[in-house]
Amino acid sequence: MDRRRATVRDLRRQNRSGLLGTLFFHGPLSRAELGARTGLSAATVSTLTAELVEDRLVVEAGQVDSDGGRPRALLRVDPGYAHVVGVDLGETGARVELFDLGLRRVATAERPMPSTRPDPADVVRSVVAAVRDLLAESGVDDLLGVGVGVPGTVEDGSRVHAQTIGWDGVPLAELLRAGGLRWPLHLENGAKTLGQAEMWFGAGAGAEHAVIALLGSGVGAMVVTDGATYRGATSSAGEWGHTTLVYGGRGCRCGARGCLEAYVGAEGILDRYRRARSGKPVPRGDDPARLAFLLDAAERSPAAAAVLDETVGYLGAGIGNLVNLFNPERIVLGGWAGLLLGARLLPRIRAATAEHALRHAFERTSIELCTLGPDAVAVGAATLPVAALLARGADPRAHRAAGGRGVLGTTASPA
Amino acid sequence: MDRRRATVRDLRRQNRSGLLGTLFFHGPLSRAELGARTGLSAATVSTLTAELVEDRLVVEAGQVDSDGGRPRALLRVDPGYAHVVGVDLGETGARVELFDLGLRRVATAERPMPSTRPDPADVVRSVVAAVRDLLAESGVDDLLGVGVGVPGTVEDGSRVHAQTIGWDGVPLAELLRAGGLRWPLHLENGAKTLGQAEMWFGAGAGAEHAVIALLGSGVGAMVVTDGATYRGATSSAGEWGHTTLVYGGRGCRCGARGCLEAYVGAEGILDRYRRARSGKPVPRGDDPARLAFLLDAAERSPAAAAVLDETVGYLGAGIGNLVNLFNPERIVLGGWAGLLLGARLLPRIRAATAEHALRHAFERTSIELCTLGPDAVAVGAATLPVAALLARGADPRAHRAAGGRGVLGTTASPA
DNA sequence: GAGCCTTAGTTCAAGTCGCGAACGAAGGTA
DNA sequence: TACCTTCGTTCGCGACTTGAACTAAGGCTC
Repeated sequence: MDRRRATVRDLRRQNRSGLLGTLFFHGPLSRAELGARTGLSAATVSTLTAELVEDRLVVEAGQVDSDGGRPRALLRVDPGYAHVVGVDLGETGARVELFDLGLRRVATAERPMPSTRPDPADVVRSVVAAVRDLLAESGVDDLLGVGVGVPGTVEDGSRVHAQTIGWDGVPLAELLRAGGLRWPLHLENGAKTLGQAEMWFGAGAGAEHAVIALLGSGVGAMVVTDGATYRGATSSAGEWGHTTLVYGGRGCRCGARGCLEAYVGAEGILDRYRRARSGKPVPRGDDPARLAFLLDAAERSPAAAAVLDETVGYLGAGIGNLVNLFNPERIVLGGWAGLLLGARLLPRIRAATAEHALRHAFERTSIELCTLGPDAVAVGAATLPVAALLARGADPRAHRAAGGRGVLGTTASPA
Repeated sequence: MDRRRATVRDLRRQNRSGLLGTLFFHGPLSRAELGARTGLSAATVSTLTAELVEDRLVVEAGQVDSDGGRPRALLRVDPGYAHVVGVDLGETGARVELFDLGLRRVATAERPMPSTRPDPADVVRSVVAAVRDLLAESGVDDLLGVGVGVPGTVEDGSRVHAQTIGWDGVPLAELLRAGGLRWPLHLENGAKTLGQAEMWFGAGAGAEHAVIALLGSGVGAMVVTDGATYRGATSSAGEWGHTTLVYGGRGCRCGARGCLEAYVGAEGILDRYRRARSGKPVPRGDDPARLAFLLDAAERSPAAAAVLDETVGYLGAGIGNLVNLFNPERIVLGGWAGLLLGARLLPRIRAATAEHALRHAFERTSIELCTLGPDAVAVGAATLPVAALLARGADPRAHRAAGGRGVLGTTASPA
């Protein structure tokens, strides 16, 4: 099979999709503004919007005076048209959230993981029950779809490989469906859904080429090219954390040596700090608390300052690699560790990147921090069913055709 | 501007483009086979091919018996429909080649560079004269377009930055046009055009996600995602050679430390060999000869073997980074140094890559050698006007609309 | 306040397009 | 010679976008 054929109806769907998308991301807009933005003629905008209004996807939203002519009638996507659920399946617990179509949070539920290596069946039961609770509590009885961010990679949109919780090839989509989730399911790596959220509503908004670089215990990246998430041949692209940065260097939990993650992942940073203190443990609490301690200590402790200096250098080189390879217009640093570091060190990280990236590309790249915080995995997951709706132009006939399989690889950013 | 609108005529062009593309890459084919491959109905294939035949782009190419039915009439793109010129603007000389539409070489001319830091005006004069000579000698009087591979980066499809020959922002496209090249011009980095040639006719053929990794004096990569060349925000993506592999390591000509190029670029390898021989110069000739000497010496000299061992390790780590970040289905190793190394060391390079890449992605990636040799830059450059023709579906009306500007970012591989 | 201007949005005829069905073409086979 | 199989073409149909004409709804001027 070479190419998709294009029929005259695909045209309609494509234009409907474009219209709906601009309305979603830039609305409210008048019909005239819609025409200007999409390039469609006034006639087409008129018939298409009439159709969307009849389908209850779009509603009128007030009027705006024009300079001495007929006032503009504003249109916007009706947030109440449908609801979506986003699930953040993390290593310590599941967060299940209900959103309206505008991705405003309606209700939230949290469920702890039954163990550190949980039985998929238990997790599925817990998540399905949480979804039911949310729907009952909010009086919502139908969903557009359910997006799930998982702590690992997703194969064929269905099977989950997540080393840290001991899942290897768990057919999560089927299990959730069998458990009673009868709506379209969209599975995706949690870091990628977090990145998706940043692309839609955070620091990545408007960028066509961006890399969301996430630092937590692990290190990963989500690459957006031409406005679409870059997945590679088997959806495992963006494993930035396990690129070699220090050939022959520190051992990494992946088995290799010198991975970026071993240096700028939270555990790597704290371990280097521990060694700098000659083995004395880093005091107090969990990893985030310890990293914060390190950042504070740097003001008075040369050892701590040196560890941070090194970290900035490593991170600059790692980000420089992203700049050189992907030539993005924007790099967005996030993850809980990334945000802690970035809050204090961003200017120095930028300077370190400049030392390692090629001048031309670096000068055209901005480096910023995530704006949504680490809890955005669930929103990001919830964007997936919405993205699918926008991509198919909310054509009711295309709904069944998609058959519950997610439409991936589309609309990573409001273009 | 959000999206391009789609009119009913774009439909036609799109389908025409698809048909022409499958015919170009997979022809000759019968109309029935075309329908099966493109998904178009027999009726549409019939009218579209009739149009293409009338436009003289497509010709009949014999018949094939079918099992007791009407024989298939085969169609193929007419190689004589148009000609294209590919220019390989290298550091030591320019190679100008004339091709037919099937990219069979018709004539060749070579011109040495006037100096190591040539005046753009001289180069332009020389290239334009060579093009005229080729046309006169072959009796060709019109061209579909001219593709130029340059030893540097291209900004906005027009300005060339090439450090090694001292060009910084040379408006090459305008100069060539002013010099008398009145056909559509397509400028592109030479490594990328070489990669393009491999994607169309070499080891990359058929791959949707691939990385062409090129080792010469310098080191670069061309990334193909979803069948299209990945350029990034400002067309400088793929600078693999200047990613940091050995943090704080050897100095690189780019000014940074520890770049991959400083270790696996030919100069880097030879310099390491020289040091291993305690400063004794590596004997005989130019760099390719020296590298070949090193490869031979490895069979008896432990010092040479050690240098190669290290090289394999560094290269494995570098390729592993490509695997982890891009998750390609295929990595194609080329460039003169890459081919020399690969010819003897490919199995070991694969093994070294396995040590650094994540298992999942590595197992789904094949690592192969370029099959076209280092002279394919000119063919690759010549693919650019052809790709533009295929992309616009050879619609005569779209010809003027493109206005001589190349249609880039399309059709990197026969999908 | 009547008439006119400006801007927003709708309706309609016209021109395209792809597709399914019917049909013609071209060979083999009984 | 009649029939079958496969390939390719023709034609009517429904669907699509668009420009132009037209209606809607306000401000402005005299």
